[in-house]
Amino acid sequence: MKGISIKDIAQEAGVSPTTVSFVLNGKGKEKRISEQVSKRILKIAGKLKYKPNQLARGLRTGKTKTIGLIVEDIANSFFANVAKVVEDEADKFGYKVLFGSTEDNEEKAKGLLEVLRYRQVDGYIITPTLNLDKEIASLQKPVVLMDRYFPNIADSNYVVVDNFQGAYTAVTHLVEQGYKRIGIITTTSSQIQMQQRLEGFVDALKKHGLPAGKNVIKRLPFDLDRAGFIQEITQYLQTNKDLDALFFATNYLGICGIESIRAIGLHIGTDLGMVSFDDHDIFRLHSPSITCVAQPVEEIGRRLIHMLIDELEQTTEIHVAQHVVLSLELRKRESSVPAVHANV
Amino acid sequence: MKGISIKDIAQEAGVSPTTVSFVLNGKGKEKRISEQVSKRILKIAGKLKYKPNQLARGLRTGKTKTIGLIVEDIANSFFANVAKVVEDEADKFGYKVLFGSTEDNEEKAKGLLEVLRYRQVDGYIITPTLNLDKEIASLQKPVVLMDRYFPNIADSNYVVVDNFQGAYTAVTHLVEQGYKRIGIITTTSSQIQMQQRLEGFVDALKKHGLPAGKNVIKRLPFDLDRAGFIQEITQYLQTNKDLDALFFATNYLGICGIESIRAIGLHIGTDLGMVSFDDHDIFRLHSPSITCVAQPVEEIGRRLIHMLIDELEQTTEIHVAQHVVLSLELRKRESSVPAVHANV
DNA sequence: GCAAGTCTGTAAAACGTTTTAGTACTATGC
DNA sequence: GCATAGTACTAAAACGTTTTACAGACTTGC
Repeated sequence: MKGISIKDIAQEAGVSPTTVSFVLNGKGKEKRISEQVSKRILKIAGKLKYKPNQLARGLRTGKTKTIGLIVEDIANSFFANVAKVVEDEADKFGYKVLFGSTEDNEEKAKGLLEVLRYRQVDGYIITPTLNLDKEIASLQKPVVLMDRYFPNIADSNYVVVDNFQGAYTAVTHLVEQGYKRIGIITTTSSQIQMQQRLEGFVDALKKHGLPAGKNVIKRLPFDLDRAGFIQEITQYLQTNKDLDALFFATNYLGICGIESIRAIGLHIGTDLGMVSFDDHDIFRLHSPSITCVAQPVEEIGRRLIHMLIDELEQTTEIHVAQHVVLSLELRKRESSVPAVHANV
Repeated sequence: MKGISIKDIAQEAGVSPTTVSFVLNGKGKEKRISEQVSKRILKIAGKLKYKPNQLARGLRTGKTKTIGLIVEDIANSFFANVAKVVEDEADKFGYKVLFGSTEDNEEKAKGLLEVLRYRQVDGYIITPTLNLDKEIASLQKPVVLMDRYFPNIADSNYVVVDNFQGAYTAVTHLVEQGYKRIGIITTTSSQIQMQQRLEGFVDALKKHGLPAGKNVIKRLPFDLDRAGFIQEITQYLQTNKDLDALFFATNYLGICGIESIRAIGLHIGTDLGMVSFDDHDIFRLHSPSITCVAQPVEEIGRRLIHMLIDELEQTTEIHVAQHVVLSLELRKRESSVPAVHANV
């Protein structure tokens, strides 16, 4: 019932546990254990299918080979996809992943952080909520932020996308397609990534000499539920009938947008152009399909892990915060094709 | 830098570590530690923000308060949703979740199992791949299977859905809507859940006196990629033009089905009825929306955890395997509404 | 023949808990 | 005044590793 321990191997090989430990950790040469003994130990370990007890090892070394992944919502396709890549890559380095969803709720996030800390994870990948900066700063272990960061904290590592460029590209695309009165649906969240998307939207409009006043910007409380979003968007569309295209600042809003537009009876693309931030299976499959600026999910996941592992395994004391800002890719689809192409 | 340990508290309180441990574990009364000392210890622990080191505790007690969750693909919405519920519920009992995706690959699954085992997880929730029965049986810790099980192993716990009933309901619905020539798109997988769905399909057809021969059954190799599925389905449709409705055995196949049907230029519902096993955001949002038999994701997650915790915390030696088979819910949508309602 | 150096290995402490088996002291009964 | 019982606490072992400091046996050089 009990597992095989180093002692069992030591006994069978007729040596001390110390020797076994040295050999099994590849320090046989360094510690000058004879070739003969090393081979014997290795053979026995294999025969008994010895697996080191990670708890004991962790207790002694202070390393658990575990990382904590805190996302906003593991059931959301963006985060689920990132999580998958993260788990996969972490595995290659011998790390396992403990995860949790914050629902963008401060208290829940703090709770997760606390649990992960006293489980002694070696490092964290965090999608922060608002006001989480203090807690994160007090963590004492390497942290990499994702999706958003704290602009007032200089020395944090993060992997994010260029939200400004993404929004700018999306809106510019709408303009080039011939749309003239473009609105944005975003949230009231003050988080940096939402701010930047709004700035990109406004800048693109100004650049092209299009109206960018208050009434093309619709901010929705971010804690609404699905039905709430749909109702708000529907109402906004009905009171702003001059709009000929919309930019949605998240895929969640975009999905609600599809339903809202449908509810009103407009046809996406011809009646009302549409581009969403972030891709989703639905956008590809919807008819008409939905144009979007897509995040490089795979690369985000890979960069996150590599950055974290870098921090974890680095030996030097000097430390420079790493920032990675990835570009988004415009995926042109049918929702941004107006009825009459040449209505310049 | 180092964390606060029980010793620090002991020292500050002027008592032994043993006493501190007793009090902190709520055994103060039982071990007859005076009210006075107990309070002092609790106060100091609070002041120092003491958090027990889970590694040390786990090493001593053999319990890590961690469960291993092995799914087919965490990026798939069904599994992602279950994972979310599982994490949430586990948290309520003080457990954390380590996860991994098998991609339905035997070797990957075995690797995951091995890693989780030597990380000493207390129990497992597993979506098994083929031929994983031996490994699972040798686990020595409580296991609950999900989504599928091994019919030849009697004493395993599982939470699954009634695949037969789901398929039967779906097909019966199509029949009642007036469709006469109904086909199934499924995979060649010999896994139990796929078998049962096929049986439900065939039984429903026979019950209603409809043809259930070889040519209404299309089995696709389950290791095809997306494009492969679409090509196969398209081809099948083109060589079987007499079909007036299709039942898709998984949501993944259903999604590929939508694309295939669209590629051929048929209109879903009126030209070709459609019902899929398992819901998906896409089905709700697609136009026309897609009828499905939906799995009770929330309940699956909750049952899984509760069943596992039951096993973990039970004290008695007698053991009875628990089986839960949940029903699916038919969600009627537009894809199962034929052109002419009264063509009986 | 013996100090100094190499080889090959080991004893024991440490990581932070939990838990068993006590100890020392006081109160009680008779 | 002495056994018995209760009260309030503690010493030490144990979990399975890693790691530091050292030990014993040979070899070498002179």
